[in-house]
Amino acid sequence: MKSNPTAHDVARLAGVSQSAVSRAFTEGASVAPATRERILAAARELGYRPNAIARTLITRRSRIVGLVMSYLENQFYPLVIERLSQALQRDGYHVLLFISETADADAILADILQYQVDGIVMASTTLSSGLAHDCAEAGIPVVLFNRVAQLGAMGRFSTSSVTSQNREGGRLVGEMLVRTGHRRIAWLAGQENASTSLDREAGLCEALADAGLSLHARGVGRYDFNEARRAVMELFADPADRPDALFAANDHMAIAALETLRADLGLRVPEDVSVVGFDNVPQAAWPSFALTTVQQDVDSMVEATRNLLFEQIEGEVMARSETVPCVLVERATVQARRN
Amino acid sequence: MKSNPTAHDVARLAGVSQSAVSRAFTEGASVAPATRERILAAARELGYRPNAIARTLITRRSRIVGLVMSYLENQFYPLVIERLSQALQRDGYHVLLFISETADADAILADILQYQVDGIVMASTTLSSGLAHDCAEAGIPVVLFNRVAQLGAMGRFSTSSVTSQNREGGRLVGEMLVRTGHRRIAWLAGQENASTSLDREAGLCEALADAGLSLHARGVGRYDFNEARRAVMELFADPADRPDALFAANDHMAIAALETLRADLGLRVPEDVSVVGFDNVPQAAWPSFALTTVQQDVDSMVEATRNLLFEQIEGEVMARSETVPCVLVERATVQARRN
DNA sequence: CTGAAAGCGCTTACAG
DNA sequence: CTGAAAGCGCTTACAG
Repeated sequence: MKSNPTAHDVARLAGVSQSAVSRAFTEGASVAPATRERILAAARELGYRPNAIARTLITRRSRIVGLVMSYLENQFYPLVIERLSQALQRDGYHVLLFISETADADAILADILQYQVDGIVMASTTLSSGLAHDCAEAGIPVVLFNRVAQLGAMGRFSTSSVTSQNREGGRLVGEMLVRTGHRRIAWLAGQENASTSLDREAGLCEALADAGLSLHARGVGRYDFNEARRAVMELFADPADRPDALFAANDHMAIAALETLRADLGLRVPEDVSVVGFDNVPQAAWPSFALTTVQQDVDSMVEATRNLLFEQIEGEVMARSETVPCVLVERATVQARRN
Repeated sequence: MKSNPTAHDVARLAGVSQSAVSRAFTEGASVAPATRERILAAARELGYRPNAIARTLITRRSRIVGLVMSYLENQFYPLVIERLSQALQRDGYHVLLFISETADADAILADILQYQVDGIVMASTTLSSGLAHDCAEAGIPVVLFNRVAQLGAMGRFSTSSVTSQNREGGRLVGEMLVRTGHRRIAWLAGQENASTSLDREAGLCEALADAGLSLHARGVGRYDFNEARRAVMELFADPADRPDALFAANDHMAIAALETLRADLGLRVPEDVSVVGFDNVPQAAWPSFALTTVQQDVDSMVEATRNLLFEQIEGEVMARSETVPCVLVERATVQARRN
């Protein structure tokens, strides 16, 4: 295990100063083309690669972004990891990943901070106001992905966020369900305090109110597959008072609902009940599900995240929230009812 | 954006030297308890956190592990990310993530190397022998996850790996299929050069040979959902010569097969054809699929990876390959045939 | 265009 | 137990 060659080794071999070596590897630094060639050749010979850690120490730019996630079972998040990581790689950035199952996102973040990350993306977790304060103090941009800052006591340290237009998405579904003659519409919530769930529900309820309707029933699945199945069993327990449509706060739960409706309750979708989800994960398109859903535009969300991050890393711009439109994708789980 | 407090700031406030501050934050360093208390208090007051980058420079231990993946659509990989990342976090390590869609894993790895990672895990990608050489030279342990080193020209730089007992897994399926009376067994391969696909196929063929049988047909799905669907269409194109069982190299393709068989070919599973997968991803258990499959024990694989990594980081131990047993999980996609 | 020097924020022998 | 000093591998003014 011999240690890596350093800029000094290269300098010696190329017959230049160590500073010259550094310049040869720095975009736009002033080096004579011939010198640079000689240095690069020497570097190649020794297998030299600049030490990014040493560079970070002095430039105070690690080109690392911390990504905090809590669970990957919902296929939407692997997609986010994939796209975000690729987008960042294109800019020469890298993703330091943190999985926080429990609520100790704070301990984990304290950890991240030690690594001098240039920014933090929080998906499927929220930042405590204490840490939000620390990040703001330290000038580390934070963007909340698919969730919105909770304004707590320390609400003034506002954090950037990117979300879909969840309320509009919920409204779209509500309007479509009303238009197709549904009258007993049930809502399957995610986490009770998640902005995504809250906003989608608000949109749905608005659309219902416009039609003089209100929620027929309401269950809570906490964005969990098994919780969702349990909630659906309850929602459909009374055969005399069944919903004619179920709108789930995400596809993951909508699929759980589909499975439960068919396998456990012996109901047909869409003949007996219509089902709608949110996200448009890859499985929603599988023939077994053919789920009608609202598409979250991952690419646009990732792009917005990248931009928000970089504009804050580069400048001193304030936190800002961005919102991405979403569209209804109609497949086969909704059927018009005649009343 | 004021910059973070340093050990010097803390030292000044606590009235000690900067070295003392460093010791207060170093496990087992010799500091008087009272001094340490005073320092910790000062640090808390200033919001000081040791700079992990500076520490890395001097200790030559980044506590960062590079994880290289190529695509996350197959649910098996998000599971791996989640478990591996959690296991490493428990040891105070962090995961730097790299998504390499194309074959330019080399460029990406060169990138990782700059970050002075303490080790590298390669999943769903293989390491070129050139880079394997570099890593060995630099003393950076590499472990291949779910794939095995290709012995090329530079084969002497062997790389550690952890895999399931793929051949045995394939054999298990072959024996079960034979035992249940199947005679026209088709194989749906993954990537043609992937050790997982090759080994599982070899195991299957062994079991068939033992029964005096051989493969009835063979398709290639390249571990891709749509490729798999296409391959299944071909495999079942001739109604007069249909396989009575299909074994896919992973669940992702087995599910694709299920969808195609039912939705496009109007066949019933298991009545018309039996289907078996490999991995036991969460979806395999969903009622719509109830897929019979071979379970890869992710937790044991992750544990083995962690151990292999650490024994190499700590000592000078040689590369080693570890193999994890797998078991057949029988669900509802296989039906006995009477001939 | 190039080199000598200072310094990024730490850890770690070395004395005391 | 504690401090002064050297040094990890770089970048970046500053002179020339």
